[in-house]
Amino acid sequence: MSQKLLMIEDDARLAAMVADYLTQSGFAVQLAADGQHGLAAVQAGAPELVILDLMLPDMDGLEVCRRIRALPGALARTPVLMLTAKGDPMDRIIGLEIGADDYLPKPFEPRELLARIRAVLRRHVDGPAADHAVLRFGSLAIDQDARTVTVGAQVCELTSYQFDLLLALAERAGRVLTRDQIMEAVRGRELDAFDRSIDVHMGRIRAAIELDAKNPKRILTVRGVGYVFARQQD
Amino acid sequence: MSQKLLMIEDDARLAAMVADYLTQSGFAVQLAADGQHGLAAVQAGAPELVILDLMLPDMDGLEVCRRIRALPGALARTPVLMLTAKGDPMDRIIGLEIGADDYLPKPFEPRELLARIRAVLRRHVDGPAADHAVLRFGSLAIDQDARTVTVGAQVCELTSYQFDLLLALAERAGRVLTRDQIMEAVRGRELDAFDRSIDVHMGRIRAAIELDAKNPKRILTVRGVGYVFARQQD
DNA sequence: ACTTAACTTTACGGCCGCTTCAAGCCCCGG
DNA sequence: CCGGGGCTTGAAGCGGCCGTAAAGTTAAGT
Repeated sequence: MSQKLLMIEDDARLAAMVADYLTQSGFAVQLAADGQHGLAAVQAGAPELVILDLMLPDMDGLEVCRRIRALPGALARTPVLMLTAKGDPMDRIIGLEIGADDYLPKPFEPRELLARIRAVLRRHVDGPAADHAVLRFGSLAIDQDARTVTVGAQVCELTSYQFDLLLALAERAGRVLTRDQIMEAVRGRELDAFDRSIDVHMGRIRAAIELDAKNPKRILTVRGVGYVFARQQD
Repeated sequence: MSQKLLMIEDDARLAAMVADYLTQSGFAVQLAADGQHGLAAVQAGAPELVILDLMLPDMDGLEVCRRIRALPGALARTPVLMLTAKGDPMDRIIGLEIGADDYLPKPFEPRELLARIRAVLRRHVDGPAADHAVLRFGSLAIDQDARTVTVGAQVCELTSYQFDLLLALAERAGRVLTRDQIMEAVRGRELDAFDRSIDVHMGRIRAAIELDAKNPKRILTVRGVGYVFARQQD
């Protein structure tokens, strides 16, 4: 499972040395001598990470970085580690502006480059992989961390309270809950008789998450008892 | 895989607070109240890192550090993070000369201590690579090392505290955080009810990083709950 | 089919929470 | 000891959202 790296660097001697070192460290290294070939290689090879020299014969490293970010799909998020010239006090600022994930001033120790490559890769997999608690019911998804609800790609506009109500139902999907139970679950207190507020909220939630609010498929009414969140839907 | 830390600090109250914070951050923390017990604990426990107060009742922190470096075998290379008293410019030089891996002037934010502990540990395992760790969200970039934030090419003026608040949100992008959680993450202590200071700071941060502070796209308010840092932006 | 009970829908008033502004305070540097 | 920057606190303003009420609709029972 050696990971594929692409190094875009015009100094052939340096490139060879680094490539050799990284290969021995367990990476598969591909080389490109200028921006043109580099971009082509990114698209062709979909490397896990790009090591990009700021100074290139044909185009600026910043430009290459920008174009990588403009590539379609997941390629645009390819991590970029920029190699900058030495001694420029602007290095840090540059690092932020150019859209690189990290930057390393030349000259550098191969060992340090390796450490940073690993750090960037670690961040890259840890980031989106930080999965959160999502309840799914067909095309409906309830994200408990973001407190958002989506139907397909559509984000539903729900207030906090409405979200809590929906969550209370969805957590007990398939089970009929009385209004008192719902109120108890969400607010921890009782509901005085003939309080219609729950009903009103169900209407609002339906308007937000049901395709046809007149024929609800997700939040069902159980006359005389309460409401159920349908287990099967879509 | 929680890593073991040793804190040598005579101020029991401070030690308890910090230990609590670090424990919650996933470390196993051991305490020692003076140099004697500290050195003994290093030899007995072989901690991954030592947090060492410069001012100790029995012997100087520098002396403790020297003796750690004189221990046999791998113990001598135990990373040391020195806590120095307020604002003595000599502290840094002395601390680093004597063989500390990093130093932190009191008083400090728990968050900053945590960041430095991680940086030192990272350096220790990965070699001498300072990890720049740039968080990116569209055109917004947060450099954890330089502690600077940029939007496009524009550098945002943020105070240290504001930076920490933003970072706390950004690290958990897409997750709604209550004001208490935010305060806990940044300062390691609770927020008394009806404290509006977080709100005020959010306003300031928005003014700094949002294109239109009236219609925030990055720091979103979740009414009745707290704030979210938007995962997708630009 | 009529009656009645229960649910849905709409409209709106009022409250609560967020924002913003202003002033106070604390800490640090001169 | 004084000045300034920045965190905190308080108050005023505003908007969003909940709950109520009242009318409309559906379902069940006779």
